[in-house]
Amino acid sequence: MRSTTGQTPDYCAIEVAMEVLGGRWKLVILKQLLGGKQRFSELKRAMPQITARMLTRQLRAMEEDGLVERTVYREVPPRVEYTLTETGRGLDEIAGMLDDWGRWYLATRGGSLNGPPRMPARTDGHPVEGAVP
Amino acid sequence: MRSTTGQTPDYCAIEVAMEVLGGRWKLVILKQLLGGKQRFSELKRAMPQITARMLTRQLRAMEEDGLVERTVYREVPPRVEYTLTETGRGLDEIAGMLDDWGRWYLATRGGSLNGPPRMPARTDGHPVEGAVP
DNA sequence: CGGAATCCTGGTTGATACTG
DNA sequence: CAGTATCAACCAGGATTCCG
Repeated sequence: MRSTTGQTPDYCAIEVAMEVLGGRWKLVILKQLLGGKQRFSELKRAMPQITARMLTRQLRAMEEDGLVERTVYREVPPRVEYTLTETGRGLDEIAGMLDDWGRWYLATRGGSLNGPPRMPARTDGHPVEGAVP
Repeated sequence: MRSTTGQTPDYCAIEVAMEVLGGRWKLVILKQLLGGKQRFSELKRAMPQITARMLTRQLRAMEEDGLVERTVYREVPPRVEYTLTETGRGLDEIAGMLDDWGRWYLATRGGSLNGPPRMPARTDGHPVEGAVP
């Protein structure tokens, strides 16, 4: 296991942030929860792409990381609500900036990442620049 | 199949940002490059943990995503320099915030992520709240 | 020097079915 | 409703070796 935790002198705090916030869903869930307390099914409905399994796992991880709080109501139809903790809410600004940046990026770059619709010849797009000074 | 790319109406821009910036290295590399133009070996030396393969891959991905620019000098000992593009430099603030947050998070949470020192009973920590309205 | 090619692993994600 | 269990696929990431 990779430290990121330990006293290795070679990590940078961004790695820590990415370990807590990284992955495909964490920040999306967080953004959802910025809208206020929500229950499992609401979150699920808000993010159709995520599977129940992943949603559970991410929420658990975020809970362990102190980002969300989980409240279980023992009712006949079970109810579980999720809220952001102070720590979680503190990510408001960062989430917002990433969201803005993502939107801006999409707009600038024409809505296509480097995924499936990969531009053919681009690897050697700008081949050689200049000679040595 | 994961879109994030397509015209699915259900993604949020954060996903885009995470797809471009996510992973373990991208932002670390970016942060390194914020210090100015550097060549491959310099980057490698600055991040001893990364393998040459990963560094190459990440740099290529970032290049394709328009974050870094790659300049090849055809010298006898080959030289390749990497710089941030405008787009890349535009991430300065976000990288800084994530870095700050990571540092703060480490400090607050005692320098340990969710790894080893896991709180035992917390799943049902506050077991039952109230009844249904 | 700055990679590319190849092989490999295990952690993460997903689909599906079942349960309290 | 809010999960859990199980199986399977995928891919980030790494080790090693070779190349211009």
